[in-house]
Amino acid sequence: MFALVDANNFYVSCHRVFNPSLKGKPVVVLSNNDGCCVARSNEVKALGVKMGTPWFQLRELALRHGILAFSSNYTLYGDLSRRFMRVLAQFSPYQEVYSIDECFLDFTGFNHLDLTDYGQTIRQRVLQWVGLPVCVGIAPTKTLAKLANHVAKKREQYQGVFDYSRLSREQQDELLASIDVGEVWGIGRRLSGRLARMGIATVKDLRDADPKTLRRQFSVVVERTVLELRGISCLDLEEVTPPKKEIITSRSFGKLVVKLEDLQQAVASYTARAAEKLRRQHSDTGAIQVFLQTNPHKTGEPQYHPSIIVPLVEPSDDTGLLASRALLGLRQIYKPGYRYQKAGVMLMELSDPKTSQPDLFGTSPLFGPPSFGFSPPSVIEPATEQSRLKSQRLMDTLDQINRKMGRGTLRLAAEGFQQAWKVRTDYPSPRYTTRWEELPIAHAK
DNA sequence: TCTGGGGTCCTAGGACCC
DNA sequence: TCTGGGGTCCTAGGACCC
Repeated sequence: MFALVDANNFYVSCHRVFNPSLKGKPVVVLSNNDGCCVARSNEVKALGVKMGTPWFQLRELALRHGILAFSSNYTLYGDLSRRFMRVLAQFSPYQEVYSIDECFLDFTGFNHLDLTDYGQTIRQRVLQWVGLPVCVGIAPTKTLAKLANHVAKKREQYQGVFDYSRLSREQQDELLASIDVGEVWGIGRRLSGRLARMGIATVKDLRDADPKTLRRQFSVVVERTVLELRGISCLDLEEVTPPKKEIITSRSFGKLVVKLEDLQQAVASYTARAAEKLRRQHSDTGAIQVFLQTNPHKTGEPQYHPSIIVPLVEPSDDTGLLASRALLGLRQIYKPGYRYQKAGVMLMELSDPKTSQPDLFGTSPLFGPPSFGFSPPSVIEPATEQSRLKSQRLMDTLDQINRKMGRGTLRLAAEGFQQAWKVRTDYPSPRYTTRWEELPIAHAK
């Protein structure tokens, strides 16, 4: 038996925790550069605003209905998510943190409990201890638990907790026949369209379809989904998150960028961030991909979205080395005359340094030292045991300082100082829980 | 003026191996 | 006249998730 606990309008709710005056008001949270709506309060959903709507298209509606907007505050969401997950951990020995605002719990062997009551206890505890409203879906498979959560959210009569396993066969049929097949976990826009054309429109239709036929027509994923809907569990709880196989850091610029120097700063800076994530999961990378993009919405402008993969002679996690490789790649794909909207780096071929293979030839003849006045020692020297240790100590120190003093305290000079390309945020909010200067202040009357 | 940022899995087809 | 059988690895593209 599984439970899926999911926070309601998570990002919006995070703002409401420390700003209760937002309760009952229409609130949106915007993506980077205040581009799109990535979270909407119920009041905003009721106005018909779709997920991902560009903010500038909403200006008028926002004025008319007093919609309040916030730039995204990932520090806040990340911290509240950790607290949320820690509270949930008390309710089952087995927990899978599925996303920033969702968590599966294993309820197997909880037969002695009334699971609906137990779900209500979870809701109240999370609300009281963290301040977040959540809903709980309970069912014998993960796919059904997701669906049960959807029901708990949409149908008020269940007060935020829905246990699918309590339904009789007839009640199950009735419920599943009333839900669109596109609501099922793993059935996206494309698949729902194709399924609908085959006469499979509701969840019940899908549950009752032939799994083998669907496997042939689509894939094993769809077959598994059908089995899961029938109550046959195919997806296990994944308690330990496996290390990432690739790490991407990419961002749109605060304004369109033309000059190579600005792109260099951005790429150096994204690489440093990616390397930080890499070291955090104790991996090395074997190759870096660098990519650029012009603004696809400006159809009148010339478009260019190049990318290049720069292999490393041997896997590394050294910010300086990685940045030098990334900049090497950037200079190969950069073309003047375009207005760039976005750049990114992707670390691929990630490996565990404990089992990695050093370069057979010591230092590689393929890549000489970089020639842009930025030469980390590990590039120009052969990668000796000594230089590897030195790099490791340097990176450890860098990470420690930045963890303690805040991200970006210590950084590459190549990241620049003006950073004209930096993201714009017009509606910032305090990092209430992670910065002394930004702690909320309670006033006594 | 203005449009996010991450990730994963599966399949088919081609190249190559013995 | 006539040309096997079994397998792996890689990549691109498509689909999905939050």
